[in-house]
Amino acid sequence: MSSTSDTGGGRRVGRPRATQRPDSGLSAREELLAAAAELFTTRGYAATTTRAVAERAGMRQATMYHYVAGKEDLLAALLESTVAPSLALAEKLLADGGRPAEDRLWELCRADVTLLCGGPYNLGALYVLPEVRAERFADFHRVRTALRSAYGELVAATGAGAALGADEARLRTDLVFGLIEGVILVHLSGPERAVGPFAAATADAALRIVGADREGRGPGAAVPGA
Amino acid sequence: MSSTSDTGGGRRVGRPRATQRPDSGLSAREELLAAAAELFTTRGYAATTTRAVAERAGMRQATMYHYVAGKEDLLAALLESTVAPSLALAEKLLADGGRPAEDRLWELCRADVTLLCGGPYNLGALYVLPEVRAERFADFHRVRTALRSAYGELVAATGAGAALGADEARLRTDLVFGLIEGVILVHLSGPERAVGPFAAATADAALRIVGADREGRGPGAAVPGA
DNA sequence: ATTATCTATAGATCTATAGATAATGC
DNA sequence: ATTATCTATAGATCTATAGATAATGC
Repeated sequence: MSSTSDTGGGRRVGRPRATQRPDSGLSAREELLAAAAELFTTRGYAATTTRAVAERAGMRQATMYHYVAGKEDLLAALLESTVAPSLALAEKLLADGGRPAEDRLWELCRADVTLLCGGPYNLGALYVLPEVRAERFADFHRVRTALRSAYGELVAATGAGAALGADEARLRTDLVFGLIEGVILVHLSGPERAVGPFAAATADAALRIVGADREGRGPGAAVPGA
Repeated sequence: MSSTSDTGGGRRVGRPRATQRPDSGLSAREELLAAAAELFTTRGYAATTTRAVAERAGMRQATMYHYVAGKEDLLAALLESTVAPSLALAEKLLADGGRPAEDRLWELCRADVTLLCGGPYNLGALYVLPEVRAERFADFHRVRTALRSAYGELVAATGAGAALGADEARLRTDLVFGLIEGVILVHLSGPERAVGPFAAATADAALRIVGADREGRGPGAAVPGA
């Protein structure tokens, strides 16, 4: 066990912190990430100072540099943590040729919406940050592009998708992808909605965009509430 | 004519600018807004300095304060310029009871996508800025909320919408609204696409989300390219 | 006289580093 | 000895204001 990452039972090595707090169970780096997630999404990335992040994580500003290289480091880690699980699921679903593409697409959509809206902060809003276009975040963009391709393959494997023609299929894939990430904005203005039914409804809507019919397929009702 | 806003034919009052440029035809305030639009969307709001905006508009940093109260002023003006024309159109369409709701909803969707993606900058991306939640931007939020209500009324007036039940209709309205604003993100990652067909395709997709069928109705083909 | 602009700058940050300090570990 | 943290701060901003300046207008 590395002493840096574990949260340690009793006494800890090193000078004690200036302001003690009850043990959160998170490592110092995790606390920094949680603090950054909250501050970046509520106050904005550029508007958040290293001091604000460190202080919220319970340490002094300079101490932060013991764990991360700087603000960009935190942002990159947060972005990848959002998109990586989606891609993992997408690849699992792509490999599972046994199930109808409609069902797999539906499941991917629902999982992504759950991920984007389910957490305590609206991390998806970070996607739009202009600073994210920088070369520094190329890794994140690669993963996101791969995720979009997975959507494209599932759409094409769909009955309706196969009938569409390449251009139209690409267009509908983009629209589905746009819908899924658009829930970020919906979620921004009404975060009180229950995530479960909302995610299912969004997945239904995605299939309607593709033109695929999935009456009663897969988990959950096709149109909950109707 | 106010001397501040017109671009003036010949000689202009006041000390000449340090660096002269060919007359753009825009007033000083408009040049500041254009500069802000570009810089806010490409580098980020908080990351853009007043100096950068002013310099890009062809004046020195301090001169900017002659025209605007500060950065927030610029952001508020940009946000309202994006959403105000949408609301104006929405109200016109709501009043026009003669046309089928499906057609009117389609037109509103297409117009909004055109507005969001048609300009030289991706102003829609500014919606997501955390700093926009501040009280300072309440006006913008009021207009945006009114726009969403207009979407809701059109959805409900639709044949499919009327059959849905209040909760489900509200949900689908939110999904449509999410799709429209989601194109901001789609546009971010592929700004090269032609806006016209894309806007029409998005409007088609919106009707599919609602459950409304509009084969061959209204302007343009229902499924361009198919 | 009026106007639009300029230069200069005070005051308030913010980041990242240097070096000191207070724990545990051996 | 090693580690995690602290305090202090140099250097680099950035915003908003004060006051000077160079045009036109009358």
